[in-house]
Parts: sequence; C-alpha cells; structure tokens
Amino acid sequence: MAKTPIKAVRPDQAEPVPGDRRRNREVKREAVLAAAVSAFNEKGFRAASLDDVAARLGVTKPTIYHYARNKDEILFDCVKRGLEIILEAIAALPQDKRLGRDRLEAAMTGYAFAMTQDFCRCVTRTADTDLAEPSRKEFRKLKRHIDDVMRGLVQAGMDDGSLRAGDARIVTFTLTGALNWIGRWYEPTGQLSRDAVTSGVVATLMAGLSSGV
Amino acid sequence: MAKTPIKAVRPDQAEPVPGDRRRNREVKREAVLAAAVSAFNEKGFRAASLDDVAARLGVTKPTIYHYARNKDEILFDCVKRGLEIILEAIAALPQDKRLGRDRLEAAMTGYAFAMTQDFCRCVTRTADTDLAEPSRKEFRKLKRHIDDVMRGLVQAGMDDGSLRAGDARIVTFTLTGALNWIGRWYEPTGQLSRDAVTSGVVATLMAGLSSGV
DNA sequence: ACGTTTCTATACTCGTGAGTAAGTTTAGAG
DNA sequence: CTCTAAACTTACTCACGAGTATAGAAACGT
Repeated sequence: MAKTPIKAVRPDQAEPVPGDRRRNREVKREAVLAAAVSAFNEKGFRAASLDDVAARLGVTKPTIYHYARNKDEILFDCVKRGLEIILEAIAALPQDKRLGRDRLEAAMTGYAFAMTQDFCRCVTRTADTDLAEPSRKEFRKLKRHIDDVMRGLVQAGMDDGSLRAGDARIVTFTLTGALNWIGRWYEPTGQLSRDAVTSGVVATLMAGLSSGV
Repeated sequence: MAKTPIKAVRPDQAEPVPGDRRRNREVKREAVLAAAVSAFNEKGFRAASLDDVAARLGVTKPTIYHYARNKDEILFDCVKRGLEIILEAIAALPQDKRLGRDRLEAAMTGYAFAMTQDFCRCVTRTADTDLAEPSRKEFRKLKRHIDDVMRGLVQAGMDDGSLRAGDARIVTFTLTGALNWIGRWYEPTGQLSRDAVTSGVVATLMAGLSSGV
C-alpha cells in the first residue's frame, strides 16, 4: 500500500487543485529540494544520504528519483537557487545612480539578509568538490559572477571617492568573506534576529572596527 | 619487495640519524599528516580517500594505519594543529597592555597570516559533521575558545573606547568570518603574497569600507 | 467503466572506501 | 650473525549508500 505520498507542503495553497497535475509535480519537487537542503545543511552533503532526505518526506528513496536525476542534480539545484537569491538581491545596484558607497551598502544588506536563508546557507557549506564535473564548473561560474558584481561596486566606490582606496580584489574578498560566513554561524532558531545580524554585519564592515580615536 | 618507504621529508635534517628510531617515527607521522592535509584541502575530506593519501606518500593504505588509528584521528590531528597555530598567534594579546584596538589588530594580523597555511586552511574547510563524536566536540571546543579570545579583545577595545561600540558577538563573527574565509580563497600558488593578503584584509577590517566622505 | 500514465514501494545491484588479517622485508640489539 | 620488533606489503572483509528493475496503486482522459 502507498503509505504517505509527498505532502504538497505549501501553506498558501494547501489544497492541491485536482485539476492540474503539472503544478502538483512542481510543488512536490519543491518539497524535495527543501528537505534536501535542510538535510545537507544539517549533516553535510556527503554525510546526508538520499534515504535521509526521503525519510524527512515520509517517502522512500526511489520516489526521489522520480523528481530528480541524481544526488548531484539535487545539490546543484539547491545551490543554484541560493545563488539566484543572492544575485537578485544585488543585481539592480550596478545600474543605480547613487554613490558607490551607498550602492555597495545596499548590496551588502541584501546579501547579508539572503545568507540567513536555507538555500544560501547551503551555498557556503558546499565545496566545489562536492559537485561532479558538469555542475561544478557552472557552480564556480555563478559564484564568480556574483563576486564580479560585488567587485564592480567596490571599484566604482573607489573611483568616485566614496570608498577607501585599496586593492579591490582583497577588499571584495574581505567583505564577501564576512558575508558568506554568516551562512556558517547563523542559526534561524538562535536568539539573534535576521535583521540584527544583517545590520550589525553591514555596519561593522562599512565603518570598520576602529573608533578612529 | 618493499618499494618506497615513507621518505622522511625534513629538509633541515635530511639524514635520519640511524641511532634514533623513535624520532624517525614522528617525522614519518608528520609526513602522513602533511600528505593528508594536502589531500583534504584539495579534494575535500570525504572525497579524499586514505588510498589517495597513501599514494601521495608512495605507500599503501595499511602503512598509514601504522601511524594513525583511523581517518577521523588524522583529520582531527590536522585541524587541531591548525587551531594551535591560530591560537599561538593570538594567545599573548589578552595579557598585553596596549589599547584594545592595537591588540586586536595584532591578533588579526597573526590570525590572517595563519590562515594562509595548509593546516589552518583545513580548519575552515572542515565542517563539524566531518568528525565523529569524540573529536567533534573537542573540535567545537577549540574553535569556541579561539572565538572567545577574539571576542574578549573586541570587548576590551569597546570598553576602552578604542573600538567602535556595538554588539561584540556580531562584530566578532564579522571579523573572524572575513579572516576564516581567507582559507577558502587564498591559494599559495596564486599571485597574491601572504603579506599582501594579510595586511590588506586587516586594514580593510580596521578602517572599514567607507572613506568617510 | 477502461486503458494509460503517474506515482510510489519492495527488493535488489554494484562500486567504493574504511578498516583488518596475515605474511614478508628491514634494521637495530645482543 | 642471529633474533626480534618495527615497517610494509598483498589480499581480503564488510558496511553503506547511490542508483535500478519491477511491480502495485492512484489518477486522469475518453
């Protein structure tokens, strides 16, 4: 007997309209990714088995293969989703007219906030080596693109004088490092709120540690 | 036939004094750790097999078990070594008499420099979940201790007014994040020197991104 | 109602890598 | 020149987890 089919988890549209099978499938695939990203973040990609993921859904492993080709594809889709969230948060800034400093601050705020979410946390916890070759290259490419956007903002701010002069590469690595690291230590269940973390980190990076005395 | 025993790699004392077997053993164990940390950094702990490590030494897997209990112990010894390097670099600062800001800057400089070295890079690349239970707890404890020392310096600086006021926890995570991340992007073979990276990152964190204009 | 497709389960295969058993060579002690 | 312990080897075992073959149940189109 079929025990518990994947519950189409979506608070907003709890009643899976019986007219559309296509839609239902995507909702379920979504549920697979959500379960996977949570398992990966908790146990690490390699340590989390697909049996684990299936168990979280109240389902058996082969069912997962109905929604994804293999484990590699699942991880890739997770990190891709995370990278897209980050990219969305910063994509508009390069075209903005404000000072480089203000644009960078806006970008960092969006970036930092994004890092408190599951898919983005998965990005920082995932090493290139976890992915197999076709996806690994794409993963690198997407990360690289985000770094390039950030570096562009840094450079623009240095050019218009609103940011301290310096080696744009190193400065960018410094700030993306601090931002990415959020995904490693932030716990949604902890006592620090998303907003407190976001504004705290951004303020520290913008103003620096020294009081200037 | 015994092919190639572990070469006692140690430029400084290439001639393994034939009088002391004990010493030789430690030199070789050292070689095992060096090969392991390099394999782990390159392929990731889980993906790097002990056969890989053995191959790098021109030796077979069982030989490794002559120098270590198991894979877990090897990883733990690697990260422990890394954490000790970091700790040594910052341990003296809390007892120092200078302003908090200057002590923190000194600590960050040592920390950043440490992060360009193999054992420390292994620390940032290793997730708690890679270790089995006895070592995992110890690993967390050691990391925690380093964080505490850093936070203490931050707090001291805030107290004496040499550092900007703020939430010491968040500020500390921000800076250790940027420092730890060095271990993820820095490549010894790249064009950036250790010193350039160290001073660049520290300067950025101390002064902040904004030019203040 | 009926055949077809979708969804899910049970019950495998198969590769890989950690760890071991047992025997062989090497090197130092007497 | 032995004899013994240390250092390595070859040749396994064994568990675990990715992925598959096959079949049964549910849902949809007509």
